[in-house]
Amino acid sequence: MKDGPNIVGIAALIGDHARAEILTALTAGQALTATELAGVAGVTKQTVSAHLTKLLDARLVAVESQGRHRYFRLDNQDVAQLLESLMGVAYRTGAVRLRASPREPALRKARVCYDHLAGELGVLVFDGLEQRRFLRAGSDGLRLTANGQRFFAGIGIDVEALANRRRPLCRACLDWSVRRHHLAGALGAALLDRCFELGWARRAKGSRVVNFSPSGEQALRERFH
Amino acid sequence: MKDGPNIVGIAALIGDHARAEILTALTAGQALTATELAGVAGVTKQTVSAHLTKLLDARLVAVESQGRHRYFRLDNQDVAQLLESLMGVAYRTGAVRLRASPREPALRKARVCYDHLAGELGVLVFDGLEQRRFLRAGSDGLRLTANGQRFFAGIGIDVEALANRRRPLCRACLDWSVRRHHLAGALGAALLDRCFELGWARRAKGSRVVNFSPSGEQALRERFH
DNA sequence: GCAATGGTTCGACTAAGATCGAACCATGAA
DNA sequence: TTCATGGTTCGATCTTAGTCGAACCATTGC
Repeated sequence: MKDGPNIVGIAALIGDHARAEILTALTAGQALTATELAGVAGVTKQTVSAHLTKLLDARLVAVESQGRHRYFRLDNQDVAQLLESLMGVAYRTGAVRLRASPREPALRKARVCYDHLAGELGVLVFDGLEQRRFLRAGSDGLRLTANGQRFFAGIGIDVEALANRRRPLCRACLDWSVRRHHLAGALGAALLDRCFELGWARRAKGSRVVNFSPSGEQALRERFH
Repeated sequence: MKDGPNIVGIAALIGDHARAEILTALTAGQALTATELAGVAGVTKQTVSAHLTKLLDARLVAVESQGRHRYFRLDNQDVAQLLESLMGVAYRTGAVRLRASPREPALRKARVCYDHLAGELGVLVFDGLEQRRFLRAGSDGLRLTANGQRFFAGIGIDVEALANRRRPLCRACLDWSVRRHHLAGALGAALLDRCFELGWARRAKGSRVVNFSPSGEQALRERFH
């Protein structure tokens, strides 16, 4: 018994209303200040401050100071993926919110997951890449084929530049709403950025929702389907 | 704010010492009785009973009654995968147990994850299958190629029989210790069973550890590497 | 029938920790 | 310097829930 990593601490951290709100808010990918987080969590700033030190100690979130502001964000992709896992189980076991948000359908269609695209459109992208054989399962995750690299160059993404970073280029992230994979990693992040740059989509303020314009959605579907 | 599934309840359930012990114990795949679980959790049976009703309500565990015994197990693969995710984050952030178990190396080498093989050897199997192109990334997870099917027939696994079940045949499960994928799903379960049948390995009593005999390990390596 | 064993229910105790008021520190602007 | 704002620290309060003792129910075996 008592083998393996100790999961209690981390689960207990997530298992508090205020902290869970904080973490889900940060899943949208934008770094937020303590007072903003106090707003979304519905507690005072003293309380949120205490929570944030705990989350920092556990390395679930990271912080960057700018002047008198401190911007908090999720520490890394693993944390985001863990939260998505939790949402998956919560969703499946019917632990939906009592007051189901009217935003729910939009959220399931397209949302930000840390820094990449999730939801039905995110899964559509991933499926498209697989069907055209642009992704290969490599020994440590996913690899982009040469054809895939050309494809991304075609929509203005320089894969070479991304590949040199420390961060893995491609990664599969399990989508809680659709229960399928979507594209994460540096490439996933770059793609979402590009969607914004091209005017295909805009992010809804203060939410994870990504709003695609009709023409933007069509453009995405055409390329990836 | 307050979008998406409500993760607090589930995280809070896992974020308790006794319940976390219960769940990790069940990750070994064997169904256990309430009194056995009281033992591993280090609490009395009244307490464990209260915990189990909560876990049942949340559908994290399931139960089967046999006479006056009630056998508890994880409700499904998703829960096991969530726990592995948690272990991954816990492991990475250094939340190892204070008294690191002497079993830890064995655990990292080969262990049971719900009902399939995890750890270094589990990852080795997955890598081997990928390198020989026996697995293809399909639109909803992994697909076994015809060659792959023949390969598994060669070690005595009837893939046809497995494929007819409701459960997905192949699935990739992220390994907390190696941070790579290993094979889950019906095929993963069948493979682990077959390892036991062939005498390649035996499960350590009361632990997730899988002990491969030297010849068994060699046999596995030969076929999958 | 009567023990013995596996599990549950109830009630009471206790400890952990989430919360806030108030005071305090730090940065930036006027 | 002075004020306003972002954030932290401290102390006190209060609720939640994990825990066990004791009693109870259910099944098996003798």
